[in-house]
This record gives sequence, C-alpha cells and structure tokens, in this order.
Amino acid sequence: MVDHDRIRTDEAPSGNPGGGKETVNQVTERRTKVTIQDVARAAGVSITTVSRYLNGRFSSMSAETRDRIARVIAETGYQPSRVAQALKANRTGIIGAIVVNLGYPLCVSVIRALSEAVEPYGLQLMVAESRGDAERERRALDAMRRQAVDALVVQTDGMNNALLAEWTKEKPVIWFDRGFGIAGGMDVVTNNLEASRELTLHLAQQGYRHVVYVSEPLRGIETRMDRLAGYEQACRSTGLRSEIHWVHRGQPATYEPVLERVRSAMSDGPAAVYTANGLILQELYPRLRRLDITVPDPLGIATFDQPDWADIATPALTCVRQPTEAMGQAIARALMDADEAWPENARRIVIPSELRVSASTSLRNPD
Amino acid sequence: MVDHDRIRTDEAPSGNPGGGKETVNQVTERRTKVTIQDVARAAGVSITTVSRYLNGRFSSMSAETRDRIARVIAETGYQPSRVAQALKANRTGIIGAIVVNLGYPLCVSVIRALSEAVEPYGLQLMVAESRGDAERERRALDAMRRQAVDALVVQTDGMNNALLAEWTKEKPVIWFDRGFGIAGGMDVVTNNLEASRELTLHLAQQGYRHVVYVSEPLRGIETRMDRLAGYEQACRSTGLRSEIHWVHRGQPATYEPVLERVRSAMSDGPAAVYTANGLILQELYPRLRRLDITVPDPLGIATFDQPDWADIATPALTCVRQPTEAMGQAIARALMDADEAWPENARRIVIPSELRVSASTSLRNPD
DNA sequence: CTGAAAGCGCTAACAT
DNA sequence: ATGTTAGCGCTTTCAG
Repeated sequence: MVDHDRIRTDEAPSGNPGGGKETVNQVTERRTKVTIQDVARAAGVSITTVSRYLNGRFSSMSAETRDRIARVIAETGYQPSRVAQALKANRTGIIGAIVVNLGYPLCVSVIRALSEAVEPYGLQLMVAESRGDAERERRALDAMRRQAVDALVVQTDGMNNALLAEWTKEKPVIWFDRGFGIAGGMDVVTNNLEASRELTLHLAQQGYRHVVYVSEPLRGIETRMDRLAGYEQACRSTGLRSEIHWVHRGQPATYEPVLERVRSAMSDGPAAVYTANGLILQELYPRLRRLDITVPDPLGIATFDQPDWADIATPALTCVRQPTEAMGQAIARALMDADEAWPENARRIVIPSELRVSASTSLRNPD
Repeated sequence: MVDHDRIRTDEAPSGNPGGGKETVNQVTERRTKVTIQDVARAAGVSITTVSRYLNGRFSSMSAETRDRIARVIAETGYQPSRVAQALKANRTGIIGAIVVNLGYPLCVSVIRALSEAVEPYGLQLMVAESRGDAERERRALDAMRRQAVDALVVQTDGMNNALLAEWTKEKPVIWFDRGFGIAGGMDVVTNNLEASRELTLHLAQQGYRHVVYVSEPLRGIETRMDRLAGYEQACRSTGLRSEIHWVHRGQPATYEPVLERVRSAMSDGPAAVYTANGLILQELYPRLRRLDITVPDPLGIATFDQPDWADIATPALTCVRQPTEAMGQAIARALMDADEAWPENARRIVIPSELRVSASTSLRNPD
C-alpha cells in the first residue's frame, strides 16, 4: 500500500469502539496524503527524478526508472499537490469569476461555457457574486487576490475598476458583458446598440405606433446605455416617438406608469413594449397580461435577453438572444492567449446577438 | 507573464517616505507581490512577529510593534498568501461544489445560498458541473482533489460514490438534492416523497379524473424515485389510476405518448399532467398548449420545482417549491460543524418543500 | 541519467 | 516580547 512512515499520524484508530455495526470506515486510518517523497522512496529514486517524471522530462531518465515511477504512482494513486506547485510556480490554475448575480441566466450561461472551455487546460473556476454592490465586489476581489487566482473574469458596474486596472499589471483581467476599455484589460461584449436598434426597427416595421421602452436606471452601465441608444437611434430613423420608462426590479409600484401608458396608447393603435432585459420583463409580464389586451395585436411584447420561458409564453416571445456560449469561449481563448500580452487592437471582442422574431410581435401577417 | 526574480524585492523600503502624491506604480514597475518578509523588514521585526500579528496574537507583542506592523501593512497593502498558508496548514479555504448542471435553477440557487453563507468565514467556492456524466464527474473530482479543496458538496447520480466514500475519511463530503446515506458523509435533501404525494392529493381533490405523471427514467436517482413513490402512494390512497410516462429531455418524440394520452383522457373528464421536474415541463408545456385544451379545466398542469416562469404562464402554475436557500444554508452550517465529525443521527437533513397552489390546477372554483 | 540543495511564503515549536 | 529554525510539497539550478 502506501508506505507512509511519516511518523504515525494517528496513533488512535481506537476511535469507534461503541459502534454496534463496526462499519468502522475500514480502520479509520486517516490516510495521510501521499507526497512526492513517498513516491520517490517507493521507487527508489530522488524526488528530483519524480519531479522530472511529473513534468514529462522523460528524455533525461532511463526507461526503467520511468516505468518504475509510473507503477508506483499508479499503485499509490499519487497526485501532485497543486498547492505546493502553486507556491513554487506562482500560478494556481484557478480563474476567478465575479458576476453580478448567479441568478441571472446570462451569468450562469457564460460561466458554464467558460468553465467548460478551460477545463481541458486543467483550470478551475472560482466564482463569486457581487449583487451589484461595490463593497461585496471588493470583498470578492480581495478573496480572489488572496487565493491568488491566475486571472480574473468580471461582470461589473465598474465600481472597483481602479483596483482592477491595477491588477491588469499583474495578471489578465477580462471584463465581460459590460466593457470599460480599461488599459491592459480586455472586454468581451455583445453588440448591444445594434441589436437593440434592430429589434426596435423590427417593431416599427411591424406597424406598432408606439414602442414603449422599459429599462432600469442606467447608472453608467454600458449595456443599459447602449441598448437605450439603439432604441433611440431607431426611433429617430423611423420617426417613432421615444418613450422611455424607468423601473426598479422588486418595486412593483415603479411598473405602474408603464401599465398606464400601455393602456392609454391603445387608443392610438397597436403598441409594443420592449424591455431592456429579461428580468424586467419577468416582473412586468404578468402585470401586462392582467391588462387583458391581446398579444401581439394590439399589444406587442419583446425583450432583450432570451428568457428560458420565451417559448412558454403564449404567444412565444420575440427576443434578442445574447451569444453567451460564444462569449464564454472567447473569454477562455483570451485567457489562453494571455501569456503574450494582448495586442492593443484586440482588446475588445464584440460578439453579435441574434434577433429572434416570434409571435409576440407579429402584427403584420405575412401576406 | 509576470516573472520577476525577487533578488532585491525591496531595495526601496523607505520608498514613499513623505509620501505625498507620488502614486508610484505609474511606472508600470511590475509590482512584485509584497510578502511577509517585506513587511517584517520594513517594520524592523522578524517574520515570526509579523505572523503573530497576522494571527491576532497581539498579547505577545508590544503595542508599538503592533502599530508599526499595522502601519506597514496598511501602506504596502500586504495580504498574506493563501497559497503559502494552505501549504503550511493543509487547508485551502476552498469548498468544492460539483453539480449536475449549472443550467438547473436548483443547482444555481443552492450554490448561491451556499456561497453567500460561507463567505463570512473566508471560504470560497470552486464549482464544476458533471452533466450527469460519470467520466466528467470523475474529472471534476480529480481537479477538486488536486486543488486540495477543504470539503466537497456534490449533487450526483452516485456514479462515483465509491470514490467519494473514500473521501469522507479525509474531508467533509456533503451530498445534496440526492442523498445516498454514505457512511461518513451527510445528505441534505428535501422531502420529495411527501411533497409529491401532497401535490398528487391536491390534484385528486380538485376532481381531476386522471393524473398523468411524467418523469425522466429513474436510473436509481433518489429524487426521481421518491417523487414517483409519492405519486403512487397518493394514487393508491385515492383510487386514482397511476399513469406514468417516461420522457427524455431533448428528445421531442418521447413526449408524443404523453400528448396522446392527454388527448384521449379528455373524453373521461378533466385530467391533469404532473411533471417530475421543471425542465421536463419546460419542454412539454408548449406542446401541451398546442393541443388547445383549456387550462385548468379540463386540463390541469402542475410540476415539481418552481420554474422562474411559474407566474408567467397563464394561468399561473401550481408547483412544488424546493427550499433551495435553506438547503444552501444547511450545507454551510454542516460544513462549519464538520470539525468534530457529524453525529451519527444527524447525517441526513431533510428540508420540506412547499406546495404552491395556483390557477393552473383550480378545477373547483371556491364556492 | 540522477541527486543534493535552495527556496516559494507562511506557521509553530522552541529558544531567549 | 521577539527571534531562530525547521519544515509544508514541489521545481529547478547546479553538480556529478
């Protein structure tokens, strides 16, 4: 078995005398983890040689030594301690990811894709959420720093960007979803403005006389500003009147003006509601339906984001699908390329979203 | 990237004497991370003393020494390396979490709660997903082991339970959602059977003549077996005929028999469909709606899980809300208690789910 | 081809 | 009250 002579870690396996079953975890012997020392000893070589083996430098090693080590490792199930390696190499193999909220489908989706993409490289993800709170984000950053993550992937409102900007000097930092163009960093985002414009144009073309835009307060958040800008551009180019409503999620009262407006707009002909993200619509939707106005005519409904219930809603929801998988993969790729600093001209990756037209905005029947 | 040989790490201990602005790092000087050595030197004490300071052993230290160290730390922004501490203490402060799928609301929700709950203790989460695949899960476990996580939280089908059982001898292992009663481990689950029975009884009481149960293949998965058992118990006690349909998510054809059955059942009076989890219903729901049978009369719809679209669906969905936050918190608590081995009689924590009756099953109008 | 030795940053006896 | 010293498990010169 293992060959641990390491000073008898446990002298008292006596621990479980009373137990009737005697299922005593097979002699609770607190198996002391096998180290490179143990392997070296068992193989009758020095730890240096084992280390060489571990790092694939077989050329400087006789075939038998190699095989002997291989056998011992297989027998003992030895796995090098990543902690020790990390201390030595100053690399942990851990990627830190801080997102606004793990409950947001976008975050989860990007994290999944990222996790998947870096796994083959032996990298693991450490995740934390900021809840959009500067202090919490700061704590998460501290934690990441202390855990010595090799790189950082953040979705942030930017409240700690000064700190992050510092970090770019030490390790790769990637902003996703919301970019800031921080020097030394990298942004991975979608084309919020264009996609938003496209959706608005679609609504106009369908013949909706009003498109009521519903957003959370901008607070300087890029995605929000861009989506709004796209909406406004489309309004200008089509002659639609720009009608913007601000809501706060979790505060039902803030939705009232929207409902009021929708109701009143009806007298003018068909109108559409366009929400700046799926979570807003999730709160707004039930209220909208309670107005008892038929969708899509005279009421159209569309949103940025592709909620998982887009096809559950009846009629199915027109929405903007963000390229979350591609974003996760792009982040992973950037991470792998991070050894040689990113070229200045490739510091911002924009991956297009996709407009998915469904029945909830089909005013015009194809004719 | 970043590989500075330290040889004169400090050289400018006095650096920033008067301070003033001089926000140095302008000079992209690849700030080499400050270590306990640097602090000791700057404070004119030994690293032992600094270590004592870090660990709050102020009693064995003069007030001025303490203050001096405090000042140096503040100035340098020093933070002890968790990697070094980990190597020494054999504890990383990282909790490994392996879930079936980060896309499942249940997983995310539990992870969020857990993450939140352990944060105050300075613990971080490392997450991975298995996709229900033994090999992937195994790889994730290997990764966790190499990263030397302090504890493991898993949602698993059980394919690597032998390995996990071994681990319980070395560190705390908690199974959640799906328990297995592994010796040495701990299960944190909900009362699937009872909740399922309760939901079925509710449907029977509403007057549905048939309750069609839709599940994925059991494959030995506790939650699935228990939910089915609850359904069957309720059937027996009410005289309902047990009608079970198996589907595979992502395989539309497998849903056809369900739709067929629902259609035919209609001739018999009102019938309800009860899906074993929210993801099944997410796939089934649109198809069900296409049958064009009115909900809740004559067609009732209910599901285990509380999808985020439960209130979006019209009529709102009757469902079983799993106590995900409580589960996350329970896991965290168990983790904190894990120093002294869990008492034998507390190895399984069952947190009740909550039946949320909504309009989708309101056959009987309150009268 | 192989090994001895010097650390990586930190903690904890064991002095003093 | 403070310092010396010996590692934690691994990688990497530098010498054979």
